[in-house]
Formats: sequence, C-alpha cells, structure tokens
Amino acid sequence: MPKGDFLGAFEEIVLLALIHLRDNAYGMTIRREIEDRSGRTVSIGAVYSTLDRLESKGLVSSTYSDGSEARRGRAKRYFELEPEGAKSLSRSSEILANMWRGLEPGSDLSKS
Amino acid sequence: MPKGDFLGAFEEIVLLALIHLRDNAYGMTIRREIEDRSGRTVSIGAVYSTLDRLESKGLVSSTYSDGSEARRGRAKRYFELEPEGAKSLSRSSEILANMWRGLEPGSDLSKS
DNA sequence: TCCGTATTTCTACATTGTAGATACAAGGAG
DNA sequence: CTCCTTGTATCTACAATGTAGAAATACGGA
Repeated sequence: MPKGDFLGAFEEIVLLALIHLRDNAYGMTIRREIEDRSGRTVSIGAVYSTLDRLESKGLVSSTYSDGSEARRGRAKRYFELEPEGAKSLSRSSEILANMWRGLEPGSDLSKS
Repeated sequence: MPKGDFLGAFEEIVLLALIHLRDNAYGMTIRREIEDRSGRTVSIGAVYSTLDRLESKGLVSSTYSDGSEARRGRAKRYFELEPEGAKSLSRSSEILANMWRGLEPGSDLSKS
C-alpha cells in the first residue's frame, strides 16, 4: 500500500476554496470563501500558514500582483492550484468516498 | 459563526470505519477496515491514539469483552459511536459537501 | 506628515497524525 | 509447570497540521 501523502481536513478546504475563486484567490478572499461555505470563522493566520505549507509541498503556487492595480494596501498574493494539488484533492475525496460508501451521507448513521 | 469543533481527516475515517463494522469494531478490525477501503497502511498505534482522543471527546465509547469468548489473546476493546460522534460526522460531511458544491468530485478541477 | 485601509508576515502554541516497541492474556506443547 | 505462539491493547515520542492574533508593509489621501 502506497504511502499516500494525505491532505489534512483544513488543507482540503483551502484547496477547494482556491478552485472556486479561480483567478481571484488571495488570502482575504480565500478566507471569506471558506467562511461563507462552511459557516464558521477562520483566522487569517490559519489560512496563510496552511497556504504556505501547501506551497512548500508544491500543491499550490503564488505570485504577487504587480502594482498596476491602482488601489490602496499591500500587494496581493494570488494563489493557484498546481497539478499536484489537484491530484491530492482527487485522492483524498476518493478515499473519503470509499469510507462513506454504503452509508448515504445525511442519513442516520446510528447502528447503520 | 459557531466554533464548530472539527474532525481531523483521520478522525473522520476512523469514525466511519466504526460504523461499517457495527458490533465488531475493535482496534484490529478497525485498522483492517481502513486499510481495505483507503488502500493505504495504517499503524495500529495511529488507530488507538485516535480512538482514545475521540473517546475523551465523547464521540465514541468503549467496553471490554468479558472473557467468555473462549479464544486466545487479550480482551478485546469494542468501540461504539456515540450520538455526539454522529453529529460531528454529519457536520463535517456537510461542510465538505458545501466546499465541493459545483465542482463534481472526480471531474477535472483545473481551472474549473 | 499622519492616518486609514487592505493585505501579508511572523510567532507561538494546541491538536492531530503516525509509527513502533512493549506489555498482556490465554491456550497449547513439552 | 514453563515456554512459546497468537491476538490484542497500551505507551511513548515525535512530526505534521490547525489555529489565533499581533505586527509589519504599502499605498493613497487629508
């Protein structure tokens, strides 16, 4: 059995937010996307440290907007999903699907 | 937004294995169930320490088989999902479902 | 020059993930 | 009775991930 390289729960969430945001994924929007979809608050620090770790594993990449965007504030750092990240995501969801198989998410669960 | 109390990725997997095994869930069978469904190896230590943590959070409970089972070996410790555990599981899967919404698991993911 | 706003970076600590070695218990062999 | 084998649980230790919040940066405008 292969080692696998697993995604943590939050890592998976961050990766998915990234995809939804397409070319508008940076710290703040990612945070908001997660909060909107998950219904919980997330600190900005949590988002960035997770992104940094994902980047160092090669699952996402980031680039800074060059200053041409006339606006206030610091330069945005845009994140993008790398092919490896997409693979990890697929693997994770597949495993979870296998674990759920036969249980109908949303159903009873007790004494199934 | 509520605090939430999240399950880690592996915690979720263990909980699901527990359900599948019904009244035959103890360390070794749980480990095997996970390996079979996920296609990866899991150390027995990983399984138990996760179960212990889930128990201390009240998501599962455990009882030892009384020795009437004529067989070798140490007493088995059977685990059972508690109502709180079922709730956590539902919450987690719901959040994940929300994060996936619109993405069709198994599809492309790149530049969705 | 100072201030407000948008954003990232840094630091620290708590929780979860993971492995493997060790301890137990009981039956069977001798 | 003692030792071995088999099935199982417990313990210990450390790595990876989760999480928060304060501080730093950058820019435009008053």
